[in-house]
Amino acid sequence: MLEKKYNAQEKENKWLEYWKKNKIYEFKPDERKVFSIDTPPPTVNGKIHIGHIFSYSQTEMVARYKRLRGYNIFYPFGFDDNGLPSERLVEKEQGKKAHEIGREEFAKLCYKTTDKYEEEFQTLFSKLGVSTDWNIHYKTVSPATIKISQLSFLDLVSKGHCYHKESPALWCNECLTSIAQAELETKTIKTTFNYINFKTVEDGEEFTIATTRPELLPAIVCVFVNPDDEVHNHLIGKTAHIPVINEDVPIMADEKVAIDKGTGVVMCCTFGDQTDIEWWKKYNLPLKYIFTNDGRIIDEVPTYGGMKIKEARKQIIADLQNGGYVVKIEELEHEVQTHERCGKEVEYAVMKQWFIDIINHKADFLKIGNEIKWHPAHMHARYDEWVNNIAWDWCISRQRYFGVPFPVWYCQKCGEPIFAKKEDLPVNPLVDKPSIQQCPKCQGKEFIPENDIMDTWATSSVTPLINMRYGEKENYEKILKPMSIRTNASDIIRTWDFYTIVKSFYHFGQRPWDNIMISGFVMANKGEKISKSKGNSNAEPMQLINEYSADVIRYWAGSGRLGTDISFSEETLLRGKKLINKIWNVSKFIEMHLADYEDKTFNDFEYIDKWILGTFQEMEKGFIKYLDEFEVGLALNHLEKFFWNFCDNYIEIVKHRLYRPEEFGEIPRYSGQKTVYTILYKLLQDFSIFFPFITEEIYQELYHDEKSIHLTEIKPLKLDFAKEIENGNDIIDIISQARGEKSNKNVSLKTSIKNLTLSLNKELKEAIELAIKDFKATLFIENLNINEINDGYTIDKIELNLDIKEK
RNA sequence: GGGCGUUUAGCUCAGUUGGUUAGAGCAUCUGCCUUACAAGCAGAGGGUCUGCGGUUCGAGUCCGUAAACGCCCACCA
Repeated sequence: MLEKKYNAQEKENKWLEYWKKNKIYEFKPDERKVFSIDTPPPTVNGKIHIGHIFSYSQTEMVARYKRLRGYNIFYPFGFDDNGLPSERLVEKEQGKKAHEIGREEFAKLCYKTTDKYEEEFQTLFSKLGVSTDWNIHYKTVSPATIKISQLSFLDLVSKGHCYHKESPALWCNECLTSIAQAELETKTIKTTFNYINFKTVEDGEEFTIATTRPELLPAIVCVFVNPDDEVHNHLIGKTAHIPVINEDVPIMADEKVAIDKGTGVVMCCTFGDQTDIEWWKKYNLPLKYIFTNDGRIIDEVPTYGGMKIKEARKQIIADLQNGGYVVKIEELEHEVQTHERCGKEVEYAVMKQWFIDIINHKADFLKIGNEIKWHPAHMHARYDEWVNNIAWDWCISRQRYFGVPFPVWYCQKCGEPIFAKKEDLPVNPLVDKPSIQQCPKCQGKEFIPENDIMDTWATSSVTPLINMRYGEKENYEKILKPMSIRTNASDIIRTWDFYTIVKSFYHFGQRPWDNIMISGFVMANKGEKISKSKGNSNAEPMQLINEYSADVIRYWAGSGRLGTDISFSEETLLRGKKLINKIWNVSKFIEMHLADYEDKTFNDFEYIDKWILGTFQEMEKGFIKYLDEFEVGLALNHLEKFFWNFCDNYIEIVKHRLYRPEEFGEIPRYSGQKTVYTILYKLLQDFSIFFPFITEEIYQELYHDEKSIHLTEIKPLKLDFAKEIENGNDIIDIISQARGEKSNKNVSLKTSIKNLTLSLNKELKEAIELAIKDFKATLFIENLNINEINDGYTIDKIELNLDIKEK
């Protein structure tokens, strides 16, 4: 028997245990088709916020839907614990920088810290009812993952897509590492635009250059003006004298200079920004790099050597002012590129880095993008836009400690890279030795290990390979190439999605997944993204689960359309709470009337029963259509609408028949029983996608034909009740109007109707006559008169029996 | 500056391929303790579907255009 009140906290824990014990979500290859999900391994860097709950729940619902459609679900869970995010977390918790702690000790702390958070993550996601198979979970720093990541690297090297080169790379002098274009975040900052007077060496003519970065004056290698700039083009070919620094550089022409920006005269440094780098390459300019890796001016620069970048900026401005070279200083707000992990402005550094060639294969990546079905479709445009605008090859080396090491040593004598053998992986070049004794190029016998580690994304981008156990004898390559679906939020299309496509293309020449499902964001306030750094979310997932139950949280998470931002709403939670309560109550009611029920073949359904069965069938069609597009929110909305109709209209009609067989007959009662039995079963299945706990509780109590409702299969009805649906809806409308009359008279719905006169078209008249007992009982009708008309229907007369009102 | 999205009731959102009087929840108001449910039930009020123009017998829905808001990118000399 279902209890009077549903105790969510108690039941949810009970079913969690049960699912775990009975391995309900275990993945085992069998004859069924596999539906595989490439879920984002969350970055283990602190707390899970409501945004995680939102997007992971949506993926989870897709898994449950496909399971109910008979697929064998491959649904692993990963933790992204390697790389910079983990390092920063540890640095924050320890209050010390990595280099102060020491490489080995620091790595230990990273493992310890990420383990701790992973446990918390796992507990929370479990409590939420995530139907993942925890046996196939992975971590991005485990030996198995490191091996695959290194294997991927070696494969790309052997195919010529990965190269080691001294080249300018984006550099973060807070994190002391190079970074990739995708890790940039634009930020608006306040700075000054400084107008500085220069002179030509030849004739002492003054001209002005406006710059936001006067500290780069010692790095100037030349000055550019646009050849079409009538005011300045006579300067071309002359020599500019740099004030304060006292050096001379050539004045050159380039069309890229914007005549109307600043003064129209530009100083070119190596490296101030991307244009500088372009010019450096185009005109083969000398290299004059003046920053140290930790953000100071190099000692070789007179006066300013050793100063921090910002200090030097101040000092140079002061010196320029003293010399009378400053024309004016404007306050300026502009956008700068910052490192998304720390928020500090990025610089450029020149050193040997490992790059993956992406510039030369844009067309291939676009082609793969076209082969994948995007949900919602418009997210595809974001991907294409990103690919089209890529300006740099993907720099995958990071000058950090905690991550996947490169399986590489260098010959001390000639610098030739020596790669590890595939069968020796995973290797740590700092500890392990290369398998060869001497350099194949110069016969040198001493080797230097690669100190750098790989970018986090270099590993995250191989999650499909991790899932398929790439390189292992026993693997899932056959069933996971490609995987069925990738799911993530829109912010990492340019990183995770793109890089995964890059890797998949280079390794296998094919798409990594058939589908990609992009979720939106949870907004804290209107137009404000929830983020850990802002701390603007007061919705604590664990607290919410305890207060409302996982099913209710899932109701909120499952609302809304794919790719659309939603805001956290207490109101939606309340609505979910009411819905779940209703499911419980109607199940109790149905259980009550099924005490003597035996399921057997039966075709003699009452008219109203045909109506609701047909209506359900139609609803489920739409429900399935939405879910096949992965629109879980719209599917739920659709289902919910039917469910309230079922409760408020159908149950109100059928209850009389169920309660009083002596009045209605045993067969009509059985018809009602069979109908509620059938529909509740199907409703529970459909709802189980969203509410795995309460549906399991009711299913186990009432049906129990499988070990779990989550192992049942949705089998759509195949009835032909189109007429009954149409006329049934009209009957409901008439009932509703009659109830309205009672409401308007401020009387109870139990008030009987002394006389009701209806005018109905022929078809509807016949329908009501077939459902006459139900119809009369529902409205408490004493006398009913029906006239036949050609079209439509009207209530001609309704006379309430008000005598029994008082009591 | 480029790409994409959003704009529907006081609030939060649905509205399949263009087709009767545009829907739901919350809020407001009026009633009803009806043998599952008062965490409920039955009703009522509330909308020039962001503006303008077009296609069509017919537009919330299609096309063009403008605005506001949001996301991503670029510019950053």
